Amino acid sequence: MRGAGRVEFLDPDAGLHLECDAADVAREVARLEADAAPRWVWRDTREWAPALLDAGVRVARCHDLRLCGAILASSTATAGAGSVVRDRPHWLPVGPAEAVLGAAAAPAAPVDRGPALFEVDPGPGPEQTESPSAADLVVEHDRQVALAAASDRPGAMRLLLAAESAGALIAAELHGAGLPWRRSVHERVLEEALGPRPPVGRKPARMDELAVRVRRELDAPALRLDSQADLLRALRAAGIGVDSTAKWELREHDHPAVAPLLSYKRLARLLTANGWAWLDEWVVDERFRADYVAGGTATGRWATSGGGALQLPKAVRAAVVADPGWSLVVADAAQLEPRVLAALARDPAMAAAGRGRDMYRSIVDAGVVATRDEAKVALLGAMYGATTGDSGRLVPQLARAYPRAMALVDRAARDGEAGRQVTTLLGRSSPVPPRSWHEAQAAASQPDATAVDERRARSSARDWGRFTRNFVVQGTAAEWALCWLAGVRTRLAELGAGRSRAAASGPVFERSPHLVYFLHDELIVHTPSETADAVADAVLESAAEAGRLLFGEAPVEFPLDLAVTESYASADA
DNA sequence: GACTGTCGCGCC
DNA sequence: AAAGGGCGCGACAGTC
Repeated sequence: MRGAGRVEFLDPDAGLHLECDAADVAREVARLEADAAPRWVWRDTREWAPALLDAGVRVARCHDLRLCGAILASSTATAGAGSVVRDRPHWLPVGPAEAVLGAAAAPAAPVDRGPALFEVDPGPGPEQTESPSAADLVVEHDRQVALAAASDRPGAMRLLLAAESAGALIAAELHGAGLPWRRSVHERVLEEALGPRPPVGRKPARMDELAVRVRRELDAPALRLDSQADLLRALRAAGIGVDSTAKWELREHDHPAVAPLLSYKRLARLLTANGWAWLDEWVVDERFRADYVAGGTATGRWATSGGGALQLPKAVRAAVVADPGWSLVVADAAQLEPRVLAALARDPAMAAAGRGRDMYRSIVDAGVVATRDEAKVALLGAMYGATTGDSGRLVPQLARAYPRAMALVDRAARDGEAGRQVTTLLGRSSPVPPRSWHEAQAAASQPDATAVDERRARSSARDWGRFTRNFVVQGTAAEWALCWLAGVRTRLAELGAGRSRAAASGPVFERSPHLVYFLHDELIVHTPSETADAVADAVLESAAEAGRLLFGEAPVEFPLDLAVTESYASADA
């Protein structure tokens, strides 16, 4: 697995210590999984899970020291943990979210790079530091367990660490399984929108036709539509008073060039983001294998690197089709974040609205706002910190009806504006603002501060406040989703147990239902069709369980939109 | 030629 | 319709 030599696996709780030759790891892990159901403790799931999966071995449980160490290190919930050592060992790399935000937290941050919200300092990759010994792993695991136990809410923190670790396993498994992707369907979508695949260096026919029309309407025969700067100049020369080439601005103008230009931009986006080149690069053997990055963002949402799995446009989802004899179970949590807010704030009026299937409709029925659209915009505005436009105008109405919910997000915003951390339900904390942020605040409080200094400081304080306002809701929603996902994984393993024993020597994902996609509040299971109903039940049960794990019997429901289908495209509500 | 910053836009 | 949170990515433009 990792070259030659001895490797070590641990389950300190079970007193289990596996030491064997590298070549035997997969077999030994498989044996112990069957016999002892261990919780493996390792530095980084990314070091082990891919090769184990390649060898046909799935691990039921693990503790990922890297991800859990990152949560514990920055959590306000462990701030009062007394004598427990808070320093992580040098062999434990920072998590991906910290790699982005780490420079902000590090006292020795490099020079100020300007007013960016985040500063970048890529941490070491999984293989760049020396491997820890078994004794190192035991010491670090003990430290993390002690820190969790000494935290403000030990049960919540233990749940978060377990969910985060399960997420790391699932991320590896999603990559291993791949999303079923029908190349022929994708190609048909592209040809219908763009025309036949053009030779290298040529634009698709539909884009050429639209470009001709735009140039004619703008009276700019040599215009390159792909250059924002040239395009903006040409638009203004034609009397279209836009400040950018963004489509929401263009839509406001009633000029014959606008319609073909918007069409051109839509096609250009499809071509560059998910065109033939994407298909060639990312779809192999009818599978799209994204690189998921568990714990990849500050709020605990995942990130992906490569392939753009977080932004698969609706137009190409038709290519996600189950294998013959198999089905997709597609599920997403409806209106997850507003429901999380209601439960988190224990706001009785908002929780009442969160009891029905359509929370926005319930808000209208309660007489808070006039239309469902207004309810949606107002609620999103409350969570994101909108101050202007329709959204900003509607927020005060919401605040009168749901004072406790509003107080929760307002408090989070004030904390952020003051430079304080905020923390999710289970204990994940926001990063501290970057050094440049603190410097901007300090500059504004100097006696010789200029109006520009003060404006800049106020603006960056509010920016950070919007981030922390959203953090508690988005981060807690991510915790719900992780618990949901982990529950689904466990239940699928039970469903597939009989099948996979029958196929013990075959590929891991060949015969039993398995997760193939996850996106914030949405998941897809690929399953033999005869098991689809049982999978659907498992997905629903897991959602109910996630609600109970986070909020006990709080009176908020987390309904799913769920479909058993052959194609992702037909699952859209 | 390699790198970085910005824009624009897709997703939640 | 508007432009408030979180992302990734490709294209362009400017810089070295």
